[in-house]
Amino acid sequence: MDPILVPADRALPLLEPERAERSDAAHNREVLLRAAVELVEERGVCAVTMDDVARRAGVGKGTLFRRFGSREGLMGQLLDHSEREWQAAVIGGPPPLGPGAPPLERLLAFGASRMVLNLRHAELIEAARHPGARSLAALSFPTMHVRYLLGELGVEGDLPYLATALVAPLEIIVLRQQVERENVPLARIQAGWEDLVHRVIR
Amino acid sequence: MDPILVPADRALPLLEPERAERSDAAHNREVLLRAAVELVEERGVCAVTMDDVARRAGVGKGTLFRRFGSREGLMGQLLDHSEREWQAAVIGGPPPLGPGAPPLERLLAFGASRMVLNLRHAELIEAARHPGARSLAALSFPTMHVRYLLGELGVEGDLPYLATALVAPLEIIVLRQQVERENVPLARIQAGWEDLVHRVIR
DNA sequence: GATCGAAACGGACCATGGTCCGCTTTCATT
DNA sequence: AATGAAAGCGGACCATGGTCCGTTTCGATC
Repeated sequence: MDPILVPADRALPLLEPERAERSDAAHNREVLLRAAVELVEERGVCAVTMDDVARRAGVGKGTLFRRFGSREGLMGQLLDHSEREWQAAVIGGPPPLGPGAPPLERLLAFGASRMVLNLRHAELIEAARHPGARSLAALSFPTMHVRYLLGELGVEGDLPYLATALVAPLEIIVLRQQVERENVPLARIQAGWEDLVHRVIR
Repeated sequence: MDPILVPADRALPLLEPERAERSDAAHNREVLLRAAVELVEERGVCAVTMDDVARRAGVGKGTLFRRFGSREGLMGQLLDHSEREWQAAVIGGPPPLGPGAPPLERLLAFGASRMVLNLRHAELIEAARHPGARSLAALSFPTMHVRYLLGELGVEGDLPYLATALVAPLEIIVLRQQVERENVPLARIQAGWEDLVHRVIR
């Protein structure tokens, strides 16, 4: 707090108050996001180019890249919206996904829900696969949540690892292999995951 | 065999004897692969462009793409070499990875080995991630093998699913998150996986 | 409201993955 | 050896992600 103890030019960048966005920048971000959402809905992720988005939004390409860094960054932002909604449902929504149900029920609801979510956003998730991005929001949260529920269940062992191991089979890359290549019906995947949970928690 | 019973134009494409490669084509494939291996060793996967490979090999870019289809296809071929070696070690190498050791030991050796292999080839694997490719060689074989070992162990349940679930935490995408983002030491990941195995097989 | 530095803009430009198509090579047949 | 057609070749060309930098806009300060 004290400017003498923590002068602005010495503070860690991550801890700085992050100067507010300029109004034109904020406006363009909105316009660009809206354009991207529309285009993705119209033609699907794969058929949308960055030039398309910039043109539809009526801004220069440079602006688009300045705001989102890369195509992956943009897609990551699109994901983030539904991801946040889902997280909110997990943290504070109605049971059994949200709090109120016993931990095991919550855990099973979590798996089923995450599975469906990942399959629904498969294209977007793969388009957003960025080296370094979306790790906080997307890969970490599910693991943290499972870790928490395992704790509630009184499971013993390396909970962070067990959580990772339970979340791993829900990753799209694994789900796609099962659904598209091996034609495993969703119900069986779901049943398999529930069985896995029971074995892991003993 | 009999041309009257199986005339060439009626046989299923996949079952045809696959006319041998022309000599110039075979030569170029070799030259291209060698060039690719060299360049990847020299500078790493990310710093090698398709033009680089074609130039080093002394052939046109069109030829390169004709042979391997895409960058991902080329990288997939590079992977395939070490992948085959590893598969051979699993199928027929010395125990405990190969046959001869009791199933549980083999399974644990499999996990440790696969983990290290995936981490070593992380860059290549991600560069080869092709929609549809490498599914037979890379994602299927480990799962099949684990499924077989689970059978040997007398595990009950949906073995294909359990195998998938055990292989999933060994995928690079998961390993990278743990190693690079969360700084989990390899030994702990290995111990975690072993514990997971014990829980799954009961 | 005039001033001014920082932030943002935009589109020309670059790099690289991938395609196309006219020319060349191979090789089975004669 | 000559021949012909299928396979292969190569590099110009295209599409798209990403960068650069001169110009414009914002908004804090006076």
